[in-house]
Order: sequence, then C-alpha cells, then structure tokens
Amino acid sequence: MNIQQECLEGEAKEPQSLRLTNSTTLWNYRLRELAKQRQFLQALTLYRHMLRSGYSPNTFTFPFVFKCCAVFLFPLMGSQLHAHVIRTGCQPDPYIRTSLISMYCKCNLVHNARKVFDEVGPWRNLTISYNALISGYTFNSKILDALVFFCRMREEGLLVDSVTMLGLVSGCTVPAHLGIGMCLHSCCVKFGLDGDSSVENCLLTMYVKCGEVEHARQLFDKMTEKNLITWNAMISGYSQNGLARHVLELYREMKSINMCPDHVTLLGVLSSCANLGAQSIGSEVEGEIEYRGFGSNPFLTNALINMYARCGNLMKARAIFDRTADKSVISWTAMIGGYGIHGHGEIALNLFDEMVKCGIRPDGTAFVSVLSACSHAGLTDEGLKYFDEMETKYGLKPGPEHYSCLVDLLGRAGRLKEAMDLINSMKVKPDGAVWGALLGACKIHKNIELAELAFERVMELEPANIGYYVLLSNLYSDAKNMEGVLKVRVMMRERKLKKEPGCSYVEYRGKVHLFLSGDTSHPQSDDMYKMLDKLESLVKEIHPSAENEGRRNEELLTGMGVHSEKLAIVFGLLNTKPGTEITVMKNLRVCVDCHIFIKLVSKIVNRRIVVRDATRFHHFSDGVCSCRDYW
DNA sequence: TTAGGGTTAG
Repeated sequence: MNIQQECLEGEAKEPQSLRLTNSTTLWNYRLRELAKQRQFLQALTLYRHMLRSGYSPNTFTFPFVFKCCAVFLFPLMGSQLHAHVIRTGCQPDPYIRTSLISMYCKCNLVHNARKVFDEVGPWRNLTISYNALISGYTFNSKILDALVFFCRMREEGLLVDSVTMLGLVSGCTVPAHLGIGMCLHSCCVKFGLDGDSSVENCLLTMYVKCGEVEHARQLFDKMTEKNLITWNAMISGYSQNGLARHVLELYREMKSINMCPDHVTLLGVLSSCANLGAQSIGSEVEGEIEYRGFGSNPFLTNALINMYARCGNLMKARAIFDRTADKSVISWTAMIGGYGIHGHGEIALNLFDEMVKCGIRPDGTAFVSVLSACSHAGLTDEGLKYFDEMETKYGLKPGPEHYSCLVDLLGRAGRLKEAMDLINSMKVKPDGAVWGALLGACKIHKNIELAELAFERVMELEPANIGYYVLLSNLYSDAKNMEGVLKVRVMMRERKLKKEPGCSYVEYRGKVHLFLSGDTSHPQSDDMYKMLDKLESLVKEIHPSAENEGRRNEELLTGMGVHSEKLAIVFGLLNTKPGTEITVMKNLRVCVDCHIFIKLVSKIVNRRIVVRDATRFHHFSDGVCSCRDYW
C-alpha cells in the first residue's frame, strides 16, 4: 500500500519519535518542524495520526499537508483535502490558497491552481499567492503566462520580492528564454533585489543553463556574498558545459578559502574528473566523500563508478559497483559504458543481460552505452540485435543518439551503404552526430565521395564543430588530395575556427618534453618511431578480439595515426628505468582507440602507464604551440 | 510562495 492510500485510509502508524501533543496547535508546531527539515513522509504520517487521535486540522495545518501532497505528487489526496477545506470554510485564507495553488501546479494541474487564484472571495491576492502562481507557471514551462501575472501584480501595486524573481528567472533556463532572463536580471537590479544571494544564485544558474558560462562567471566574480550554493551552481555549470578544467580550478579555489564542499559540489567535480581522465584528483574526491560521510549517497556512488570506469580503472569501478546494494539503471549504465569504451564489448553485453535479469529496465541511455560498446569491440551483429530489441522488447523509440551509434557500428565495419540506408530510413530527423558518425566511418574506409555528402549535411547542422573539418581534411590528406585539404582550411579560416592542437608531455629530469600528434621534431625522434612501429605490430597481434574481428581491428589500429600520447609514452619507455610508472599529461581527452593502445602496450612492456589531464597547462588557448619551447 | 545534482556515442 502506498503512502497516499495510507494517509487517506488512516492505516499509518505513529513513529515512536513523533509521540507528543494534546492540542491542534502542538500538532501544527510539530508539522512545521518536520516540513522545515524536509521530512515530508513523517509529516504526512503525523497528520494522519493527528486525525486518528480526534484533532481537527485548522488554517495552520493545511499548508503543511498541501506541501506534502506537492512533494509526493498526490493530487488525489490534495483535491480531497481541498474539498475538506471548502467544507470547513477556511478556503479564503490567502495562505491556504497559496499552498493550494502551489500544490496544484507541482502536480501539473495548473488549471485547478488558476481556479483557486481566481476565486478570491472577500480577500485579494497577496504577493505570496502571485508568487505561487508565477512559479507554478514557470514550473509547467509557461513563462509567458508567468510574465502576464507578473505585470498584473505590478499593476495592482503589489510588492515584488525575491521569491517573485526566483519564480520568474527559474523559467528562463533554456537558451530560447535567455533574452527574457536578461530582462529579468535588469528588473532585479531595478527592484534592488540583485544583492539577494538566492536571486543571484538563480540568475547564475539561468546563465549556465543557457550556455552563457562567461556571463555566469562575471556574475559569480561580482557577487560579494558567495555561499555554498553559489559555488555549486558555478561548478556544476562548468561541468554541464563540458569545461572540466575550469571545474577543477574552481574546486581548488573553493577549498583554498575553506569553503566546505557538499555532495552536490563533489558530483560536479567527479563528473569532470571522468571527462578529463583525472583519476588521481578523482580518488582524492573519493577520500573526501568518505571523510564527510557521503559514502552512501547513491548519486556519488554512481559518479565514482563512472569516474573510475572512464579513467580506465575498471577494477576499482567494478569493486564499487559490486558493493553497491541498490544499483539503479544509472549505476549499471556507468559500468557497461566503462567496459564499452575500453574495448571490453563482451563483458559490457553480459553485464547488460545481467541487469535485465535483475529486473532493471534499460532506458535510452543504457542502450547508448550498449550500442557504443558493440561499436568499439567490433560486435556489429550483436549491436544490430540490441538496436532491434530496443523497440520490439522494451518499447523504447530510438532517438538520433542511437542512430549515430548504429551508423558508427555499421560504418566501422565497412558497411557504409547500410549505414547510409539506415540514415535515409530514420523516423527522426538525423542530427549532426549521425552524419558525423558516417563521416568518421568514411575516414576509416577512405570513401571521399560519401564523406563529402556527410560533410555537407553535418555542416548544415553543426557548422562550428571543428572536429568534422579536421576529419575531412585528414581524409583528403590521406588521399593526397591537397586541393581538398586547402578547401577545408579556407573554410575554417573564413569561419574563424581554430583547432586546439592535441599535445602530450612527460616530465623527465626536471624538463618538460612535449609532443604534438605526428611530431618528428624531438632529438630522439628516430628511436621513438622505431619503437612505436615495433609496439604497434605487437599490439595488433594481441588485441582482444583480433582473431575473429581482425579486419576491423586492423583498420582501427592503422587508421588512428600517431597520437601525441603515443609519442610521449614511447619517450618515457626509452628514457626511464623498467618498473617505473610512466605518467603522461594530455591537454585534451584521450580518445577511445588510444585507450586500448595504452592498455595493451602497458601489458606488453609490463609497465604501468598513466595518461592524465594536463590541468596546469594553459598555453594552448590561442591555438599556438611550439614543442621546441619546452625542451 | 524559494536558488545548486549522477549515466550518452562522434
């Protein structure tokens, strides 16, 4: 039986800790305490017990109970109580009406909320009722309605307070509403509410959610009173916008001023560590989690699994995963994805099947992990099977993100025509990633004609994505089509696009040895390339699925070129003693194919090789970099 | 009446 039924049917038991009271006022007092501590379940139980003990709720009781109905999305209970309120004659009270409006809006019944608002009776609507309706409209994505009522409350000469602005600004968290959000920012200044930290935090969040990170940072720097929520909003904002290194910088800054992080901070930091492959910072965060007693927070556990898995420490990720009692679909997805990106397709698929056996229903994201795992391990037919099951077995409609995985899967296997047919048969509009996946496949299989078509399409959708220009340019370059290379470069220049060069470095005897991809300018270059050739042929021999999926792996390993991290590793191998760990720093994320290479080389030479993010590196922002400067 | 959160290929 659920809580709603329990409360309606009066079968709730009074918990020991709630035993008190002999008048409605005392019951109300206790309800308020519980609501303050956000213990809504206990509040509902207490309310039920109050009724069973023969005490009638009064004007002060209802707001707390409506709040509970809003939290637990109990519209049935809410409307029954509403009827009860009308019977008891309390309805005109503005506080009750406000809590009713809020409850209906949280339960997505805006129409009912509006009816309550309009039935004013002898009272007029106060700022709090307007606030409830305004935030209710924005909660239900009706920003224009919210603005209408904002104007109306101004016409009525009512006071606009910080809660009004919070309600309005939180409705502008999509880029399409940025303009409105900026006008509201000016309103906040006009009303003298810009010094209110909750309003400023809300504005900050609005900017980051709209992708206006620099704007958010300006506001952050200007704020005189930064509380934990401010720091979290900025850290999560960087994290959500993929600015992982900014996250780590800000986290360090936060700690330097002795601001204690909470679970929300650590989530943002862990997610960035995962994106950068920054395992050592990630394990520091793990220590912090234990130290602060957040060890059982399921969000953090999932973030830790994801972080270790993405950093290549699958053993550690698996250990955390195994000891997690309540594994959600997110925990499973993180683990499956971890095996997938490191080339363990079979294990990923087994884990997926195990998840289904455990009664966890896969969602769209889980399928993205599964399909990409198939793609990276060359398990083409398995991937097609899972894609098919997505709809037939689980009733999930594939989105463009699934099609892009499938195009990648078919494309890598050389089945370019099937990939093209798949795109043409898509029920949803292909996005940039779908055409990008086809372009990537064309690069591997050197199909210029199809690549040009894919490039044309991808440019209509993502003209500012440098990666696609580089792919096409490299394809032309492989085919010795210098005219093509030039054409792409001119296009990039015209559109003012610059590629931040991927580079890696190793610290050796107090000096930094830095390498770009395909770099031949290092004094030890000859020896390094000889060693690299030898390692590449050994890697091809031992690649996990080399025997049955030989063709794909051959293409994978020969098609990937001389990445900067490969050169840095070889330099480390040539110059350091056997047994010592080789630590390579990289300014960009290590690509999946390189991860496999690093892992296998590590096995061949029996050395621990760590490739980490170069977070201290700031030399590349203008796109200029010379290796010679660092020797 | 109220601001911050985990999993996603290329």
